[in-house]
Amino acid sequence: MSNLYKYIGTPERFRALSYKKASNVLDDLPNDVTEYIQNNTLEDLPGIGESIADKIREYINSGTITKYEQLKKEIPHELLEMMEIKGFGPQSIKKIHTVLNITSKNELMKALQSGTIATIKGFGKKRTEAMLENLNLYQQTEKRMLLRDALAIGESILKKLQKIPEIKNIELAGSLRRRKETIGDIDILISANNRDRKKIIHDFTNSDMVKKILAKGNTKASITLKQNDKQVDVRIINDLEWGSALLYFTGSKEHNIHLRTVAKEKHMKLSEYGLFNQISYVRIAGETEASIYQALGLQSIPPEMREDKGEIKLASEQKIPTLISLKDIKGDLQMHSNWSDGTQTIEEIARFIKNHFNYKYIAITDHSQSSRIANGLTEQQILKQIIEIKAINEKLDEAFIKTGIEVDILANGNLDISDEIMAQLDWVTASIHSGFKRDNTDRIIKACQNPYVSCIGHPTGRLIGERNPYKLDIKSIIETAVSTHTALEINAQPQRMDLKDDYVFLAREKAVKLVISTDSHSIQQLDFMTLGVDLAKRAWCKPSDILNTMTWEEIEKWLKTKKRHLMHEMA
DNA sequence: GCCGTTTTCGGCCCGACTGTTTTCAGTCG
Repeated sequence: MSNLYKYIGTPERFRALSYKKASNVLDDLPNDVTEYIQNNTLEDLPGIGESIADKIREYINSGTITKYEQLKKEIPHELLEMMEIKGFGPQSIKKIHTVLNITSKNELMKALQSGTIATIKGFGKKRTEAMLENLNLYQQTEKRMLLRDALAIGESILKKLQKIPEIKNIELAGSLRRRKETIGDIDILISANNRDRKKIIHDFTNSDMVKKILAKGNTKASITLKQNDKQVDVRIINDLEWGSALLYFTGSKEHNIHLRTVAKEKHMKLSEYGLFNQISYVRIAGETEASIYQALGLQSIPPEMREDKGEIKLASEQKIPTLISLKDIKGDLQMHSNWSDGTQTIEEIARFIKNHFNYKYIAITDHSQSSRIANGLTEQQILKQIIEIKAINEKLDEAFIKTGIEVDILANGNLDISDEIMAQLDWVTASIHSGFKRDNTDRIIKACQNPYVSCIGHPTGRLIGERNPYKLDIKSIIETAVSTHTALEINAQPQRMDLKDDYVFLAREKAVKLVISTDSHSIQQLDFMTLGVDLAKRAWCKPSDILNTMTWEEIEKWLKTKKRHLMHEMA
């Protein structure tokens, strides 16, 4: 409906804005919208007032919205889907529709190619050529990069550009700096003297990584990369603007808009060039991000939190938490050895970690028997592995390695390993590796109720860009995790990132204990921990929200509470 | 259509670029 109103244009542009905002809020809703209807709390949601609430209720009850159906009749809604494409704005589409009476995508494409559209007043040759190019680009570059890949690419580009001597300051910005789970394009901010800008742009656009130069001016340039066709945008500014520019180019868009509203209320004006007095235009702040937040009466907000999900209010109350960081992590509680589908021996893994990480403990969690492809362990093998780990620990002269398993949750919710065996292990992660097509809420709840299950592994089972999460009532899972003292995993494998940030956010609010683990299958993957920590930051997690920031003694205590609690209940 | 530690009416982020204008609308980030 927002798009339909955008099409109508000026008289309805604020209505369009309202619908867009409400749509964003609905998109991020933790619970099913019907719950808010039942509790009569729909109108309490930000951006949803009486009118939109009525329409939501109408849609839930009848499956349609009268107003929407009415609008659709007057407006070529098939064309409005093209508004996602660069150069296809609502007013352009409107003009094409009213002048040429075009109503479908196919007609529009034909008219573009034949040059008919270039005959409309306001549409020259250059513009229609750009539209065609953007259309092709849109069709081939829909896929986004995984955070891990984008970070690697971004950092290698930084390394290259840092060799340009005229660059004073350089940093990755955009969604990459906010550590979103997937990244569309890579934004880089540079500060330099005005006279050096041209040379920097020249060096950047002529470097060997460039496949195509999309735009090239005095302060900005865009290219596509040889290695994956992805876009890289570079902006150059001066030192005085560094903070305001970094703030602006880091986003999110919603966070920026909200900040600018705050500035306006305080009779200031915020742009990428700085924070100014609205009347005198005197510069108030801009050199650092912190100076701007401070001048707005706000606490500094970490990039990972900048999604306009309430962080600005929190900052105004000076309640931004100290987020978890990599150095808080005391151990990694899911990894695989060559006993199942991992690459290295247990001893190799343990020695590598002791040399390269500051961990106090690790858990070896090979697969259980029903994971045949992953060479899962039988109960006999698990007992043998316990003996081997004991021996290695003696060699290392400390109880560094904890015994564990990633036990399969079977189709009926039972576990693949008997309670007697699990009782002998230090740490049990239970995961689903089959039956992805059905609702798996019941299986996970049943697993949580087992006193020996410490944690649910990759709870939603998704593989980003490859496999959707299975159906799950996340709210029930979170409730069960709380009531049964079961931890939920933040699996830091780049294509998993499971639980995702929104769900971690919900779990944290309900005080679920979370475990960040790498699920490493080789020692090279142990570094994924940083991705998991970044995800936890996006969910506003403090160290105390994360179980593996605790000492092993504290974790043991926590595990015992669960056993005592559930045994008592069963008795 | 939504919202309110200046407001229940009158606002709704800010600036750059592009293509096409002859002073600006539309689009983008």
